[in-house]
Amino acid sequence: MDWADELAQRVRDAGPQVVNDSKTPSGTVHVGSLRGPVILDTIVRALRANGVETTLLYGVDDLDPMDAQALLTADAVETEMGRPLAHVPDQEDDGHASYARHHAQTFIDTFAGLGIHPDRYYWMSDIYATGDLDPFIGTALDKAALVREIYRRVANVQHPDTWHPIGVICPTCGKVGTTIVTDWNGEQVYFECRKDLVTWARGCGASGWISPFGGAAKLPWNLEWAAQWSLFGVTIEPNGKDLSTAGGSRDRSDAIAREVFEREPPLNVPYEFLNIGGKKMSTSKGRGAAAHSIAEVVPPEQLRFLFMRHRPNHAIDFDPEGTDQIPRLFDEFDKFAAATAGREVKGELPPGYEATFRYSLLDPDADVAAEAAAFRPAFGHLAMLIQIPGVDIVERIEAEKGSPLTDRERALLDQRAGAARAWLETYAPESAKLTVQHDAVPPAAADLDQDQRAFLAHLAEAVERDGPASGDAWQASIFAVAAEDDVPGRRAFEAIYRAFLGRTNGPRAGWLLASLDPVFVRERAREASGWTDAAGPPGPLPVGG
RNA sequence: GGGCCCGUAGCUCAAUGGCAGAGCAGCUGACUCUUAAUCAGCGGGUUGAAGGUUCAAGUCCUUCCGGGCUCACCA
Repeated sequence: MDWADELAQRVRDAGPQVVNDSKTPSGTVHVGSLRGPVILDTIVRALRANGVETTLLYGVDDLDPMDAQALLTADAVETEMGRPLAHVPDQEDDGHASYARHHAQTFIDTFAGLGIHPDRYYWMSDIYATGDLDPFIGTALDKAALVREIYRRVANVQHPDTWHPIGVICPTCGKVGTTIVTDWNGEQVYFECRKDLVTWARGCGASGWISPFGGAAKLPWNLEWAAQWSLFGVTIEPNGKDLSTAGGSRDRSDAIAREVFEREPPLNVPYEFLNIGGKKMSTSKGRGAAAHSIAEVVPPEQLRFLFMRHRPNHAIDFDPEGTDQIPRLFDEFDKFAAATAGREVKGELPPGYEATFRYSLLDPDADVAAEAAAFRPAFGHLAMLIQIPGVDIVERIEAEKGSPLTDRERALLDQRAGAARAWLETYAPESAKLTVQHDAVPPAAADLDQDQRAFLAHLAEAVERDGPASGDAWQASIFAVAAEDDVPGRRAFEAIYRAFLGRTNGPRAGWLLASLDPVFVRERAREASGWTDAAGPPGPLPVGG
């Protein structure tokens, strides 16, 4: 994870930095779209860690037109489509002043949950209203011909010769997506609210001269962006590759910044996206469910870790469905933590692992050493433990740690156990799930060797004789019978797993058996052994299911 | 069509231009109490292909092949 620190080194002597990003509050936030904010936050933390005075700004583009019909109630479509999001009523009755406020709150909360805390959120509806953007609006209109030329040259977009770079909010119907400005006299613009300018919204037909200042009109996106850079003195602004492509939005805004507003644009940090199983994350293509529920299975620190451990321009392919990628993600995280705490770890560590761990932490001011040293149970192990009935997880984990858990460790355990439960319900492969085969002897029991069958038969006897009740007692019985039969412990346990779970390995067997009905255990052990009576030779093994 | 990313062990990925590596999986072995743990060991490669630069190329340049994303209306 040298990338953020390298970036910080590069701008170290360039004075205070202003890092900016913005988002249109138009709908829900999916996991893939969180890479940008995490990168943004990581850059800010790296800058500050390198002694660079840094401000993080986050813009809410709430004057953008409403264009998502699906998120409106049926009777609101006609009146609301094309109006600024800030003017659209909240479609849910939960106390927000507008549609924009509602959805902005969603992503502000999401960011906070990821430990991302901008110094300031600014709302474009407020910024326009103050008149701060008026000088930029004036300049853009004065240089309309140049703006048209830039669009043509940089992006091959051909606007009519009368086109002016401003979107009036129609004084009659309140829509901004339906208006076009065709003239400018230095004080007012001539606008038309056209019925058919765009297919997704219908204008009212109004037209006339109007002042574009003080919040009455909005700059088109590329100009608004460049104006923000000048207004706030932005020096760094990362973009997803959808904007960073050649001739794309960023190129246009860069050119407008230089040529229209005459300021060098901020440093760009283009970043790739998060793909799910090699494919784009998309609700419409059936991958949305996967994308959405990832956040429930991957806690914030692991999600930050997932996004930042690769360079921003490296596409991340995450394929949690039926794989062990989520357990691995936890394992990697734990390895970075262990190494940061100075413990020996297996395998290699990438350069900058300590910074990766530090920047993954939710709290930017966390005690890194304490966090690194905190005891974290292995995810896979935990996923198994929570499937065994009657196991006191905290007790078990404390036994493994060798001392009581701290409050923090207890919280980490609870979070991780919750994630493990969610994982088992959603993505976990069958091989991670433990199911006691109550109905019939599993097919895997057919491969039991004679010594294992004898062991099971003798275990059944021991059950009848001793009636072990606790996990410890069961464990003792297992070892006692195995020793008596001269069966290696490993083979004895395998026999139990095959007979009860239909697999060759499993959780601590004593605890597993203790959670089951003793009669069932006895009968199943005897059945799987193939011994028709305790002393007799093995017969054919009735394998079912 | 333009742009970006990727292609290295079965899988996921590392390697300031300097002896191709790790994790996981696999295999072998150890273990009378964490048995999906722990420990020891083993195998595994024409680094997508072809050229070029270099004392030296997985790495830099050129051209291909393959996969993926993205843009070309708006934001």
